[in-house]
Amino acid sequence: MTAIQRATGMQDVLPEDRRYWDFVIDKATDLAQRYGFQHIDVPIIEYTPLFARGMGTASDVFVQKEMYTIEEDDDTSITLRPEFTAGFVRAFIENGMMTWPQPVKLFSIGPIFRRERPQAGRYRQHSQFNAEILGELDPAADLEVMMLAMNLYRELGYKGLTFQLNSTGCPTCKPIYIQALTQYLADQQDKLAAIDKERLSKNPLRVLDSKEPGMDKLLAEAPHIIDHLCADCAAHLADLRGLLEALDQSYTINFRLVRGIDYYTKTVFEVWAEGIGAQAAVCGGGRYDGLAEAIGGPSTPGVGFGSGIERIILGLQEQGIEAPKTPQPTVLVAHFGGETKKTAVTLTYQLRAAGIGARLAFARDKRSLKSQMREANRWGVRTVLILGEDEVAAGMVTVRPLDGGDQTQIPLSDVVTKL
RNA sequence: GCGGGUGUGGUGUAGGGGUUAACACAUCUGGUUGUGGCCCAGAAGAUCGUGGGUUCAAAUCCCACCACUCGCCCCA
Repeated sequence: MTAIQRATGMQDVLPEDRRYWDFVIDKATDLAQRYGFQHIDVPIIEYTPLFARGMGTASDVFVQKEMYTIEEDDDTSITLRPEFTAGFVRAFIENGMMTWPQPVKLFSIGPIFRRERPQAGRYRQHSQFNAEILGELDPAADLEVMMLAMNLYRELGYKGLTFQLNSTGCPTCKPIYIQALTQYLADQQDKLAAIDKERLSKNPLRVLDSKEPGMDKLLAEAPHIIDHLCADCAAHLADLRGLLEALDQSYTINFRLVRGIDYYTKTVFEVWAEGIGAQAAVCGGGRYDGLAEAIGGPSTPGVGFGSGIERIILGLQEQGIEAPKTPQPTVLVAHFGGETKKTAVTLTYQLRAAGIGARLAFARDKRSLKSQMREANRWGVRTVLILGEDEVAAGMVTVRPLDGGDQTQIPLSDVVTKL
């Protein structure tokens, strides 16, 4: 653990990868705005209780263990955000967004922090694209966030995309389902692995995403929540499915996709893509009609999704999708030190001011033209502008194309317009 | 928290008890006057992850730790 080493789970984004970030962020921003979502930024730090919420369930306790929490001298506790949604909802309440035209559609892009063991595409600091619709119960809102997610990956060039869809019910019907599931699993207890027995006692819904062998068959015959939804939740799902079908958007009902905490309601979805290590999901989202109340605000329905930028990029690279190249200066200004350096510096800034990308050859004293030409080649510029004593004396500049064209001399004053 | 894999110049690798730790790429300089790529020559760059142990001798064998990585747990 030396001072000159990245902290665990942190990443440097080097220039050659950074272009993928611009590609993804630009696309996400463009698309979200096309859908009528407004860009917002919320703080990276919030008071801990905003994220701590309900407490009590097994996953909540775990959640707290994986948060970066700082206890301050004045007894307040703050936490690096482990997700976006809570901050959005807090901002909605605190800024009186209930008085804005409803619903409020927001998106943001930025880092979140989770103190977990890193794996492929999962880092302790990672960035998310998050989009949420607050204040709307219409399943068309669910559709909207789903399609925003799906079309993001499509427009980025992803292949092999599928929707995984389910409903997690609501406080009316979910407990009844959990009871039915628990009953079924308890009856089959001798067939469960140790880890699943533990899940059964702590958080039965989690048994549904068990990876233990034999569970596919066992769970296929288990009660499915879709058969236990109350009338309201069933109608919501039916409506959403009808809208997806109207768009000719295929989806797979995945009865193993659920959420264990009460404020998650109705729609749950993921987008899966081929590749990317153990996790197929490139995004997860759903409805949380109980969250605003859970953090002490007025009841406000919400639906949204989050998608990790690093994982999107990993997927792009695995699928062989190229991000656009970063623009590079097309000109290098070479000189021989002394007065020629002054002229070169002046010219370089004139070019830049005129919108032409230009590099200045650096040299404390004089430097061989060969070396400067090599540098030009290495950077891949198209043209070298040479300012030697002769040129400066004559008020000219030598224009040396690197692509095989003829070398010419033009007046210094014409360079900006002739390039 | 648990399990597998891996740690040798900036990067990728070779070397698996013996004296100057090798190679490729990258970097820098030069190949006569002010002209790139290819080529040639040279230079710089490594406490062989860290600490301990075995041995006359450890990059190499043993132990521990650390880091990275893949997966599990969990996934808000």
